[in-house]
Amino acid sequence: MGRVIVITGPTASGKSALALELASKRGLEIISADSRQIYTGIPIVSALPSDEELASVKHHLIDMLPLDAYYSASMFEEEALRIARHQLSERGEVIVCGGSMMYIDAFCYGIDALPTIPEEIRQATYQEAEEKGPEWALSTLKTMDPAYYDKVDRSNMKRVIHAIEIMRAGGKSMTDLLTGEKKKREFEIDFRYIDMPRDILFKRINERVDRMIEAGLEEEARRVYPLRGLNSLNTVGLKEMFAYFDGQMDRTTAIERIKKNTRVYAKKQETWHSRRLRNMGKKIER
RNA sequence: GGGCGAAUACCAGAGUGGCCAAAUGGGGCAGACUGUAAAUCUGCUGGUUUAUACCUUCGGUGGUUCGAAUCCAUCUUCGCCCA
Repeated sequence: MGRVIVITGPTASGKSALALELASKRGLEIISADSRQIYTGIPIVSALPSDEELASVKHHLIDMLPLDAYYSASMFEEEALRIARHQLSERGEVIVCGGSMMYIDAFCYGIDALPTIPEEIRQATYQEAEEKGPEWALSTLKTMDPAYYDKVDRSNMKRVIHAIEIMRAGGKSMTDLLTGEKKKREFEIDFRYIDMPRDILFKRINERVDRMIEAGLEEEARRVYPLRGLNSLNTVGLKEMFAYFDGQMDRTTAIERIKKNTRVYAKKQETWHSRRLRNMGKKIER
């Protein structure tokens, strides 16, 4: 039993501030649902809470993984759930706060179990796809798992290849593994999405990017630049800086691009949420 | 005052007689998404409720032509060069 307060919304909408306020008022802890804050070494770009904030309220799943660590929505589900349950038994309430929509959904509704792909299979599959091209990947998937072949976005190679990897790793197909079932949690979920007019949100984004620059985003990016191939660094705010370091754009342009890409990211979060609402609406109608 | 060049959709920029509502990129908008998700992918972007359809567009005006963003004349603006 107990209640989980889920706070989410587009980037720069003020989720963390709200969570922090609520947490300190009620003496709760915060589980972060953020695919970038979970890593160490990129506090500025990921808008990690300040030291004072971290000292005043206990945060979980934050600043804890090396940049080259593999992490996923399902790992998040498992860990966040474990912490949440512990918190619920201790205090009866806990806050989950973050903008990684897939993590939020994994926490609230669960995600089907898929085998974790061994690194050898991953690399071999990507290499094979690289050499033989998308036609190979598509026809391979078509013979392995025709139902999923029909269903996937076939121009999204990452997904096509993943389905092949899954097959190779565990022998079962995506079609077998994906149930689409939504798990029912034993606790109450108080879902709060921070909605905000586009123009206000965009203004906040621009201001926040300026603050990141002042806080030393460039230096942070320089520090991790040698590792730039890592997924954890394929992040708005860093990739543009890397492009600047590589001479592909000047500093001012890079900063503008960060603002623009952050706006695009916020829009994607909004789209995700409106789809979520639509799905919820459908369920209610039934 | 003279010479040359340029004017294209939100921006940049292709197109130099029909296949042009007009390449491409940027920007904008919308969307997909059950596994590195701040990732990855898709669609739209002159108007007309649908469109293999029609209408209005390529600085202005007037021509040539069956047909013009494309050719001619002229005007305007901008850039460069000579005075």
